[in-house]
Formats: sequence, C-alpha cells, structure tokens
Amino acid sequence: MLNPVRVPTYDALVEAAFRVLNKNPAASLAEIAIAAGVGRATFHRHFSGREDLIRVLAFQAVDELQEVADEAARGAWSYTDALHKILIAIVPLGERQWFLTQDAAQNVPEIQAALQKQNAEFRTVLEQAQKEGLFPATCPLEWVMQSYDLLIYGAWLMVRDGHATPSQAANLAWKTFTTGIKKAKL
Amino acid sequence: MLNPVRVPTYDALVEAAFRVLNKNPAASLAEIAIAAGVGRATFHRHFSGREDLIRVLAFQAVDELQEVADEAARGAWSYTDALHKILIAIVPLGERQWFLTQDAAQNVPEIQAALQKQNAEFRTVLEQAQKEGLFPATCPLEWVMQSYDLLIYGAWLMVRDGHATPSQAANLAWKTFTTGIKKAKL
DNA sequence: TTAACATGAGACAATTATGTCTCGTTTAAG
DNA sequence: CTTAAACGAGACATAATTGTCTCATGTTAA
Repeated sequence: MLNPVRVPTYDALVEAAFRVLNKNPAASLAEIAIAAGVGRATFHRHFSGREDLIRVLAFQAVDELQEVADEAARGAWSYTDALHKILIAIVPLGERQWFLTQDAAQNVPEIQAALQKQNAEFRTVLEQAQKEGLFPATCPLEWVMQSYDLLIYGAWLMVRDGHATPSQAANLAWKTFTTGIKKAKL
Repeated sequence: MLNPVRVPTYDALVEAAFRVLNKNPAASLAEIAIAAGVGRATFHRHFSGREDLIRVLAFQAVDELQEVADEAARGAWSYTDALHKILIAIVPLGERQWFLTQDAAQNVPEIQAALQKQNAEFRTVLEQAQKEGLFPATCPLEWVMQSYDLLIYGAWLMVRDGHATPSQAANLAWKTFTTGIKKAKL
C-alpha cells in the first residue's frame, strides 16, 4: 500500500472494503471503489491490488481488536469479567473479527501467525475463567471459543440490522453465552 | 441445469461446490470442478454457469433442510422439544444452512421467498416455545433466531474440524443455547 | 461385440476483472 | 494568486475466468 496520507479517501476505501467484502467476499475491486465513492483508478493509488487490500484490512483488524481487547481487559477484576468486558468492547468491531475468520485473511501468512498468538493468549484466559467456574472442565475449549466468537458476530449482526443497540446486543450475547437464552433479555 | 441422470458426477459436483464455496465464496468454477475430481467441461455439462449452480445448491439446501426439520419435529412433544430435535437434525447440514445465509443464495429471488416462508414458520414455533418458557418475552425473536442459527453453524464447524461428533456438537450447542456455557459439556 | 453415452483433455473465443496511463478538474496549502 | 497533490473519468493493455467445441477414451447395457 501507499502512504495513507490522504486520510478521508483511504479510510473510506478501507471501511467500504470491510463492509462490501463482509457482505460479498467475491466482490470486485470496482464494486469496492464505487461503494467508497471513489474512482477505480483512485483505488489503485492506495492499494496495488486485491492481495494488498486484504493484507491491509487484516492487519488493521488485528490491531484494532488487540487494542480494544487489551483496553477492555485492563479494568477487569477476574478472568470471567475480562471476557465480559472484551465481548462488550468487540461487538462494535464484529465486522473486523469476522473478516479475520474468512479464507481471504487466513491466507495471509503473517496474519496466521498473529492469530495463532492471539488465540493462545485467549486460550489461557479461558482456562483461568474455567477455574473460576465459567464453564465445566469437560466442555471443550474449542467450543467455548467458537460460541464466544459466533455470539459476538451475531450481536454485531443485530446492531447492523437495527434490531438492537450495541450495548443491548452485547448484553444479549453475554447472557446467552453464560446462562443461556432463558436469561437473555433487553 | 441438465437432467441429473448421471448421479455420481452430479452429486460430486454439488458436494464439492458446497464445500469449496463455504470455504471460499470467491472460488472459480475451475476450482470447484477440480475439487469434485472432474474436468471443467464436465461441469458445464451439468450446470450452465455459476448462477445456475448457485440456484441448484440453494434449492437443494432448502429442500434438505425442510425435509430434515419436518421429520425431526414430527416426534416432538412440545415446541421446545421440536427446536431441540430440529437442532440435532440440522447440525450435520450446517453447511447447507450456512450457504443459504450467504449473499450468493440470498440473491436468488425464489430462494428469498422460500426463506421468508420458512422464517415465518420458524417464528411461530419460537413464539410458542416462548410461551413454554424457553426464553423471556422481552428477548427479541431476532436474537433467538440469530443465536440458534449461529450455534448450529458453530456445532457444524466443531464436527468439520474433528473436535466433536455430530451428537456431541449438537448437545453442546443445545446446552449453550438453553442454559449457557456453564452447563455445556461433552 | 456393438452402440449409446458420459467423460477428460485441450483448443478456442468471449467476457470480465485487473492494472496502468493520460488529462483536465478540484482542493488545499503557501 | 500560485502551485502541488489528489482525484475522476476514460482509454487502453493484460490477465483471469468463463463458455463452447471437438475428439479420443472408457464404461455400460443391449
């Protein structure tokens, strides 16, 4: 990518790319440029091509998520509370988190490594939360991670579709995650 | 599409398409053909092109899901039990269910209509289950549907990645859905 | 064995996506 | 006002995907 000096256009492209690629991962670069309200040539003034774009999106997603999660976990008084605060903080970034689970992002080698690292960290947090009684030791960690991530994505969809505010959606997701749908309410 | 007389090749193409497009929605038709172990020309002997393929996949997904869900609900003694039995039955078809939520399938007009119909049916079942106490009246139906669908997809991923058997994964998903991760175990 | 049929491989053209360039216009800083 | 940088529009060339066709091969049923 080029130097992102011209913020507005560059950011518009990045935002449009997240949005369009989330809706349709097969979207053409022209569609992304149009969605950003810029010309096709301008796209190539910022990104050398699809691969470059994907890399930028992936790195930005990793950074944003890491920062937000770190900040959220800072004030937590337990591992379970950290998971709660992280969930609340990440719901608005559900698009980013989802993008990283897609094939396009997974094929960026450095991203694979970064995700594996974040994954390992998250796993240790989960292990501590398990000792705190958040879930039984017989529940596979993979399932805990899977359902945690998917419920965050679901909460983000609720917000996107106007069915809930970010805080309402996060609350529904956390309640469902911890105590099931029976205790979930707005 | 042509008449699916020659079952093996046709089915191999359909299965490969579900699998490949689930992993990478931007996959080329050539990739799908290769994944099915057939030549590119043979693909075009069964499907006129991408659009045709998507239509066939979508219709098949709708039919399979409808049949499996109907059959599962038949022996249910309550609406809540129906949701439980449907979940168990659909987890192995998670790929199909997921495909229908993607942009490609959503752009098929007849599929939109069929999904809206299934959606309305499902909504009435949920309303009855709510009266049975499965979840509070203040919990948005959209969230119940969203989390139900996503947990099914998550369960399917657990099976796909070898982290659980279909019945284990379905059990984890149902427990998480109803009573939260705290009660989820293998 | 023979005939009908599906297939694989490869050639080919058409279509679509992508990458580059130019030029005239707009914008913002000096 | 002047100038430099970013931009939009559009032309253009290249690359990738897609759709069609032919022919040789293998399979199956009569």
